[in-house]
Amino acid sequence: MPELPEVEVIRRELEPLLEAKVFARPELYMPSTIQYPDPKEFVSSLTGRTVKKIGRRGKYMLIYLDRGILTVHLRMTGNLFYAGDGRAREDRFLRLSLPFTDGSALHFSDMRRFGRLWLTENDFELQELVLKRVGPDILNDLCREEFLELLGKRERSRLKALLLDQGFIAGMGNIYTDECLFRSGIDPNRQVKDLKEGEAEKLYRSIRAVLAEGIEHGGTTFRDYRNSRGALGDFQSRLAVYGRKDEKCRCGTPIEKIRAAGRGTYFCPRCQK
DNA sequence: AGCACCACCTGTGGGC
DNA sequence: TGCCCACAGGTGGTGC
Repeated sequence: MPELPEVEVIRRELEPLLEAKVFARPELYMPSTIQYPDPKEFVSSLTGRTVKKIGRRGKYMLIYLDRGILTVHLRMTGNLFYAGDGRAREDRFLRLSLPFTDGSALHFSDMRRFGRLWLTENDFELQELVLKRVGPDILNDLCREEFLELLGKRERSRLKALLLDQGFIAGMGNIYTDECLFRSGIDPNRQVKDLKEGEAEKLYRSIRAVLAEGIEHGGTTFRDYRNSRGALGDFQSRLAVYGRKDEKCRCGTPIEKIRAAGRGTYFCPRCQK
């Protein structure tokens, strides 16, 4: 479900709300949501720790504590809800509750049960157990030159697959990748080695622009995404190609849907070559 | 290297 | 109306 903009929207909402709060004892309704350590240790270790700040790497939300880091990945349908009064709304998909000592709480809901949390003790553990195969965050950790240099190492990759590869750059998902390739005028199945003069730069600018706009508009709610207050995103109304099969592109050509990199892929065959 | 396919889950929408 | 199948903002593993 959520890609970089949706995670960033939630991060921005939660940071001021959670700063300096102290975790009380977590409630695990579905213990397998905890990827590391084992659920029992997760509960005892998190209890009593204080939130310092909230970071993000790609789609991973990193809640830095006075000791260690609590990581959350929402995968397809995960949602984080903040409740000032601590009470979770009626929700059959509630997987865990993280109450704070002041009576407020953070709740994790996830229909498809793919979402995961980790509690690591330091930056080394975080890197080894969570972020080992995650590349640089495309918004915060990568300038144009670095992006072009990384591209040069992946000459034979097709653009759609490469942008979705979190080990290459972290944060792009299926919706924003299609939007970004449309803005760049690049066919999703083109290979890096066939990019023409200026296209790589255009791609970088498009990535930055589409992610920034996604954040500005509160993320994209195509189906399940909600922010930490339960509200919908707004960017879906501005999507140029994603989800618009057979609708007319602004050039008048019907948008096509194909399968690329194993994912439903929308593009304009006239604007994207 | 890079890619296609499957698995993990539950729900929804389209075709018949 | 109801059944069945394909598909869904992600990722990790396998095998070619």
